[in-house]
Amino acid sequence: MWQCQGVKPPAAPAGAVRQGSLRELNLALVLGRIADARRPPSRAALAADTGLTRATVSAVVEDLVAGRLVTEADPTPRAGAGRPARGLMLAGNGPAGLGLEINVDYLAACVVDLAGQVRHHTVHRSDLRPVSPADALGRLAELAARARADADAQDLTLAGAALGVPGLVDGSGQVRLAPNLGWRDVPVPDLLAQHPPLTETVDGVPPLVVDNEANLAALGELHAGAAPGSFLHISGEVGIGAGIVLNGALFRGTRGWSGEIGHIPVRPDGPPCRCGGRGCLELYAGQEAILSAAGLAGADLPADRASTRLTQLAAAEHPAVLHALAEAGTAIGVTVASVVNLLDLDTVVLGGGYASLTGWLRPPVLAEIERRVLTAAWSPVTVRPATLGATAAAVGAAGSVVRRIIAQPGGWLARL
Amino acid sequence: MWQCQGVKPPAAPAGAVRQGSLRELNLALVLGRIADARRPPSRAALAADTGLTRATVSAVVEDLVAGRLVTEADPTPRAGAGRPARGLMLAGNGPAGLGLEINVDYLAACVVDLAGQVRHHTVHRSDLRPVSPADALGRLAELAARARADADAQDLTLAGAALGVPGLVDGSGQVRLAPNLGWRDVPVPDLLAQHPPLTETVDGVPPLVVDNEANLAALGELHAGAAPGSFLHISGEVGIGAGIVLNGALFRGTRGWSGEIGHIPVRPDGPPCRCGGRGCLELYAGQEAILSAAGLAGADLPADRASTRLTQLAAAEHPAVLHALAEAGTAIGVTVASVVNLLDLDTVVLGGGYASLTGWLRPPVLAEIERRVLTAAWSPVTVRPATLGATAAAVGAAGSVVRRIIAQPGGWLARL
DNA sequence: GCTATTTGTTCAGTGGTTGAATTAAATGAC
DNA sequence: GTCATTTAATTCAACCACTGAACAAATAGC
Repeated sequence: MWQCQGVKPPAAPAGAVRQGSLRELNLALVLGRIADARRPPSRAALAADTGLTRATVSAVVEDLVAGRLVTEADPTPRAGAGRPARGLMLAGNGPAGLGLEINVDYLAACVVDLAGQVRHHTVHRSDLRPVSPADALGRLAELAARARADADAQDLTLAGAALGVPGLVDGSGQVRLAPNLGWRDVPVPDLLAQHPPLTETVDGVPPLVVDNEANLAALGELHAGAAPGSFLHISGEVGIGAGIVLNGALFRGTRGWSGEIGHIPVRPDGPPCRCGGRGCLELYAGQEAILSAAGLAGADLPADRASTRLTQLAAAEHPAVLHALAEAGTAIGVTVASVVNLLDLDTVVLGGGYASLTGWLRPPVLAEIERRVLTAAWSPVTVRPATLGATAAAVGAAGSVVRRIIAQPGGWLARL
Repeated sequence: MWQCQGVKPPAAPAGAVRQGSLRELNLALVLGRIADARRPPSRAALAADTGLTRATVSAVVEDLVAGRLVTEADPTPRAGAGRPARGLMLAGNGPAGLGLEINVDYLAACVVDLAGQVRHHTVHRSDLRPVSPADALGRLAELAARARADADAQDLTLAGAALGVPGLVDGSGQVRLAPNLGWRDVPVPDLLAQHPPLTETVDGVPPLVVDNEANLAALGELHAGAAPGSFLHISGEVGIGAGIVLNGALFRGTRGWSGEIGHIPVRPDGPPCRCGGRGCLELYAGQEAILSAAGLAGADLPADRASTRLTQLAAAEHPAVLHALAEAGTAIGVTVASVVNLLDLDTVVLGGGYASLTGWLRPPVLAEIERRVLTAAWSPVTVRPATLGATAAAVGAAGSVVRRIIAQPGGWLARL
């Protein structure tokens, strides 16, 4: 049976620091440096970088190599005198992560290895709104099985999986509300229980983690792009969600429901929203709102085609579309200004359907930021498109699995 | 010379984990448990709590006692069989923190000991707007000297100081902008350089840290009140600031300028604000705005008297005041709804001048939250007044010094 | 007074890091 | 071609801090 869990506890580093913890912490430290380095570092470089002794680094690396997390690069053609360094890099054939995504009109599965390479990627397009949750998850399990077979064929060991859904997920992996999918209180763990298990738990984390797709997309951007330690990632899908990355970690909020940016009030006295509020951002910059303002309301485009169509029309300078995007950008800008005033972030990433529209959305967003952010003069804010494609959540989900192994290699190594 | 620093680097735990780090981490772990415990725990209880061995706990506690951070409580009159436990508590005569505050119409200094007790507190009232920064800091230095003498007399060792100012502080301790004080680019470190030094650095942190008053007030609330790990603290002074505490730590933002909640747009098309934006929160819930709406605009009250007067009038059910507070509460509620949608916080603390007005502000704030927060149904938000008084920033500043020693006792112990 | 019970300390043992010495492997000068 | 130089990586005794178990201390109950 699959075991599931939505939000892993923050896991404060303040547990008991036992004797073995020392090695565990240094494993994580060295592995992290190897992962973040631009080119394969030598043991000596790692020692100088971390402050550890060369002897300790050697011992730690030996463990990592034995655990198939790190491999030595080819004999390096380095210049200068002295014994040539043997570069260390993340292993391409060790553990890998399985990323899954359910969205309004597609299912996706992908496999990402330790080095962050996407080794498998499948997208299955179909409108899932009329499909029951159980059937939808059944189809997803088929994609997962195919991905797993492909991973096995490539000598990869799946170490866990993460599933992104466009809605609110509680601590037990249950989907409390996914408005655009029409789901409410769907027990994803139970529904997946009948399908074969993915793998055993690693380091106490269950094999499948369910999370909000905006969170996972932000995580994907964190370690795919050259994103800094703190940024806001806005996913413009049918709804609008956001993932908040602070100091290199996703901030999930008290109950895991952070980032509901779509229902931040832009005009408190504006038209009513189905959420019960008034003048929410989604009413001005959601997909329906933009299509409607552009005069494309009845076109009945699939959700993922809508942004493509808008991009084409905007590139052709379609007046109504340009106007609609300017309006949407202004609304996004007002919201982003609030966020930047509150959190002092220096980077905003436009993802999902917004990514390809960045050229038209950025000017009004920046204009609102400059007008409304007190510190804008000293602290310029960068607005840029997401580097991952449409299925960023799936890639981010898979990445979150391998990222956890890199951050806590102890669990994976103990499994051997 | 005083050395200053505005924002301490996040200090990611991911440094080199050397051999001695182990002891350092366990010192912090044990000391933290002693600080958080309701009643003085025994060594055995600490061992059971932390997972360390009794032997290790004994050794760690020996270091802490030798460093005057912990003392043994009186022979405990405990019930039940067995050797009676010797309770451990934070030392009252060890290191202490000096907290300073400059605000629009007062200066404050206080001394807080390890246990969080306020051992000295002085407030000097006078309008500082017409006073030059150099003179203001000179007066503050006098207060600090008096506080220091009092600390010496009580056998306390000042281990550092923090200064709260109502404005933006950069990484070097310079005040970039304090609009309500009329300061701009004031080099606080240089201006204090002529005054005698406070004490030597502890653990690499300079003896004086300059920070935003809203940040320090939030920190004070964090370890004074029964506040949970994550909350938003709103300081209603002449301006409106906020401190954001996430998972038990203050979140400062990329450049240390988080929490500028006063200029979050409430009505994007509203009246112009002097910040350059339109419809900022301060225009609806700032002190001037409330007084003006209440018909008290010309009363020319000192800033700290204004909230007292408003509270009296509200208690007397003065119609215009009640209306003004309802309007302000609604504006605050709209803003808080944005914050909760974004960060999923479950607690909002009303501080500064808002604290005594909580009774009238809370209903409209809660109403807006319930209307506009998507997850409000499953995730109730608590709105409560701050427990610290008007000079919360000074107390919070002093508390931040001792709190750092508790979190990182290694530096203090190494100093001996 | 004796036993049960819980607290706190002592001490040999061990895991993991340290620092210096040693070996390994390549460059470059003569 | 040989050898000094240089940098990389390993080996090894020493050491630091935690572990686990045995032991001493202090009290309640019988």
